[in-house]
Amino acid sequence: MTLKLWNTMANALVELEPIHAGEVRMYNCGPTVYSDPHIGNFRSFLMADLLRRTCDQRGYKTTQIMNITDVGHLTTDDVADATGEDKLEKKAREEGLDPFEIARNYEQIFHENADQLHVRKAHEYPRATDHIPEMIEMIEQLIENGLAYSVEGVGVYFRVNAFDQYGCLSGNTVENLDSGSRVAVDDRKESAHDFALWKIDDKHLMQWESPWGKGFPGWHIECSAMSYKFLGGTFDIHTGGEDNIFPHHECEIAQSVGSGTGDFAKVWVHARHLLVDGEKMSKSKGNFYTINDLIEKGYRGYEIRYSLIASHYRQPMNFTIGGLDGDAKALQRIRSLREKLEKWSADPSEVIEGLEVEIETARNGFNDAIDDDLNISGALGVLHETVRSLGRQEPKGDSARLALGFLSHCDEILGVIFVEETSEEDGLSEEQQSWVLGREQARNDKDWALADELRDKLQESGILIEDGPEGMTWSRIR
RNA sequence: GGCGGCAUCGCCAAGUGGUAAGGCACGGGUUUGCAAAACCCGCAUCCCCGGUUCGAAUCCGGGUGCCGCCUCCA
Repeated sequence: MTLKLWNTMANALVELEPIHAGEVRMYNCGPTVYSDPHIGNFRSFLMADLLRRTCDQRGYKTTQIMNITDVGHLTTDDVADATGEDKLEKKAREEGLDPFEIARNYEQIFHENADQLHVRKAHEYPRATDHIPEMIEMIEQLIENGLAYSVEGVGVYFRVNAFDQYGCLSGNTVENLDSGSRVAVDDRKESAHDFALWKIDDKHLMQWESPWGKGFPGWHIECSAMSYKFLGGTFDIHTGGEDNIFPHHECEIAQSVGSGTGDFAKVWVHARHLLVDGEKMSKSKGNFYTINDLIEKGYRGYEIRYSLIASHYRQPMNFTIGGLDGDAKALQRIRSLREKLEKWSADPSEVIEGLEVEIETARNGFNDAIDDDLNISGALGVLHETVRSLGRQEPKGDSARLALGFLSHCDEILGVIFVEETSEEDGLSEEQQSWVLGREQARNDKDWALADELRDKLQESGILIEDGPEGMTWSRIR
């Protein structure tokens, strides 16, 4: 039983063989904190979380680092167009706030959303702006190694033609890039493909001193500098969204390997982008969802989580609200069984023949699916089959505890069954409470007409009433 | 122009040579004061055309269609 992952670098499924036995060190490209994180962002972060949880469960000592990009990326080609404006800066101008304040604000929202989706905390969340000296140091080393050069008053560039491995991750070669290039050539650079390590621009709001003049770091250097600081020059896994493959990760490799710190990441795992309603998510199409949008619509964090992890991270998932509703329903069946099992576990034990074997088989099936490049869909298939079977068998006492153990094992990875909503559930209004009490009385009196009327009233007010063998329960309708 | 990926039931989605998991939806039941939930039953031969093989959704060749990346983007 070994975890296999699709390594973008090898373009093949590879077994995870940690550099240090029993220990996995992982770097995740994290959020850029200048807007509310959307479901696409979190699909990628959740993939990293699944990886983290899987490593934890397999007994590895896992070190997970996720960066916070609080230096904005340029919105337009920074080389061809010197008026290129930083995203944080743009936001700052629009919102009339200090860019650092904005970054901190969105960083906070990112953490809140991550908590709501029950994402396990990374061990560190280093901020780019806290590591300017480390970046400068690495740039100096690159210059010393002949892989970077400074242009007076403009900045420092990486000399792509001097780095043979450039293109090893994306498959892009410099020649191929030339053919379809959209890059405007800047003659201050030696080659059109050279990318910035340090930029000098007076108009930029975030500025730091450097040997090459006051300026700010290039887009890619933060990950090279921070991964080195926290994980060393060679580590096990690097993750990100598929769009990061080129240029971001390609450039990181050039910087890190080029600076001589080590071999950099062994396994590269990239999450495919998701579509919404079959189309690329965009604000203008009205199919753009932030996590907060969905929370406001009344979806629970664990429902959103389930829906975003239910399809394979390397498949172009198509997110729809209808799909989320269906997923929420499927998840609810699992959670209902959990509640029943907890109740049944207090009953006297009764032996169910074959249950132990069934659970063991299911557990192996679940593990095998996860091992197979985090095949959550396959794992969920096993889980759902078992849930139906357990619902039929209604195990009590020890048998119930055995079943709960299985659910709990699955949930170490899934994080959707035993977790509770982090936000407070609002109680019923006084009027609603009176209807509930009135309905209970009516049911006792067998006044079905009144009972049904009150149930309808509650439903209209957004409360769903369900009668069970042990009384009624209510839940909020979204 | 270059690089990469995908095509399985109405929708979502497993499956990587041995006779199509699972979920949602849908239809029929059990149960329930009614309903809901739960459980039971039913519900596809895998884009097209060739080939390899005793045997292919799975391998090979050729089509067709779709998508991502190629310096904003998870």
